[in-house]
Amino acid sequence: MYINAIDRKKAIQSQTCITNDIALFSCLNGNQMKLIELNSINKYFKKDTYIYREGCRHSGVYIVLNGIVKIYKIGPQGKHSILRFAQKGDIIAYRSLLTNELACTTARAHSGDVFLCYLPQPIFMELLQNNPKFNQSIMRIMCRELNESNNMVINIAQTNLRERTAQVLLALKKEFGVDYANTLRITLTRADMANMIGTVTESLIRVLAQFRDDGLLAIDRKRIVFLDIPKLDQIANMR
Amino acid sequence: MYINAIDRKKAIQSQTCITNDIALFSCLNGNQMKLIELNSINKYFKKDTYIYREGCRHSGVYIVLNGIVKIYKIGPQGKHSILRFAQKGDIIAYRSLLTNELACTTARAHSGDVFLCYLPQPIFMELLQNNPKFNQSIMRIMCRELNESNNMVINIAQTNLRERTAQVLLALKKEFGVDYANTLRITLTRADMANMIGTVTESLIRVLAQFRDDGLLAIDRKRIVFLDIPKLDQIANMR
DNA sequence: CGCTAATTTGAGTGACTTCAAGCACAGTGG
DNA sequence: CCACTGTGCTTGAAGTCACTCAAATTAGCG
Repeated sequence: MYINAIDRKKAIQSQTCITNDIALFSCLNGNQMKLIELNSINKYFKKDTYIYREGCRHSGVYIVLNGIVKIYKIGPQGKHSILRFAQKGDIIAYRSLLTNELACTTARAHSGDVFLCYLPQPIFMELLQNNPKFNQSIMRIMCRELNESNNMVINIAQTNLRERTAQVLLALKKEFGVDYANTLRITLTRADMANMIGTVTESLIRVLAQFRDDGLLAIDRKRIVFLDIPKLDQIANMR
Repeated sequence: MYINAIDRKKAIQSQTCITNDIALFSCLNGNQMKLIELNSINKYFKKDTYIYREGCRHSGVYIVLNGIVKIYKIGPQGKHSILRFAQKGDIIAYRSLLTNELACTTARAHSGDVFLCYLPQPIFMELLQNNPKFNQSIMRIMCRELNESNNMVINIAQTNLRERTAQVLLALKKEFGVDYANTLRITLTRADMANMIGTVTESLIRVLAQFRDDGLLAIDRKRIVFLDIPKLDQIANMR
């Protein structure tokens, strides 16, 4: 496969192992830091490329250093359900590793310039077993994920499209923030957004148009600007 | 509150701490066994009584010794979504304990004669920190739960009622088994079953009636007999 | 090279269909 | 006798299909 100059540059950049400013690494001692320095591999992924696919076997975990990773499952008729977006500091692929199962999700670079730190299984296990703080952190991450997944279940089961749309907008705002003009910082296609809340593109578009007409949002293609957050909150949380 | 003779008897039975034949306890050493013997409390719950409610603060975890515990969340309009049924050997209430949050689910005795072993937080933490095998077991349990929750998301989001009904029947069969005559071992109201798959009682009843008419099930009130499992499998897994 | 032309991709709309929820009510058995 | 099961009917929310339009990407070509 051909690698051009820019990609090569990025690949070289990725060789520097950034273990500071990642919360998960803050509890490591000197030896453990060194262990990671020596045994981890930083990897670069172009936008939309696969990091791993459903059904493959993992030999380690990834920690997101930069960019946004989309994690989703593919349903019986090929429809995608987005489970979460992982960003800086998040760990991915740990579940199948711990249970020694095949990957049950697919991960893809959602943004450009995705840099991941790959930790081989033995290193990950070493940290898990010999660093109680690290162990605790992983447990807390799992708990949070479990909780979010449970909430997703009751949301899809019990709320209508309008509510879920308001919810996902606010959740994205909370997770990825807005700029000075209240514009959502993450860009998503309508299809992605629909796949986050268990609906189809057209239906989501209709609800967004409704929100626009009601003065809750301003929409210019992928730019989504929040105009009336209290009202969105109200739609998201009650009926 | 009045306690009759039978209940008292059951309460007394519950004083015996059964730490053997629970998989989670198999990795404990003598000291840890003793720690549990001295510090755990076995509790008895009558059918339909609350074990804990959404919003309360936990001070320990429970391990199911006998009976079936229903774990659910209550949605915005008071509708229940059943997340799982816990049975012998399963651990409940650990999530909120690990994250130090309020309970985000409600647990109730679904069957009669529910006996739980209550482990106070310090004991649980002690085991978690000082017994790697125990730690690993808990992690695996969390992974399994997370996986199941994720699957639930895509099921509710992407499959129709007919498929979900077939799926839940097979899942219940797998988890609770059938007797000599292929009758499902767990008894559920139609409302409970509906709440497992994000639908309402009437809709579920109609699908069950359809399965009955198609010769896949025999239904006599709460007795559900499997007649054509391959066909159910087919309905559950494809379209 | 640069500048259109052509193609692809995503956003958006309208018409139609359908699945399942909602409501009302009848039966039944523990 | 009341909670639970079951049925008929109606309605509506959301999915499906078919299409347009705009923007972005790629291809073609002087």
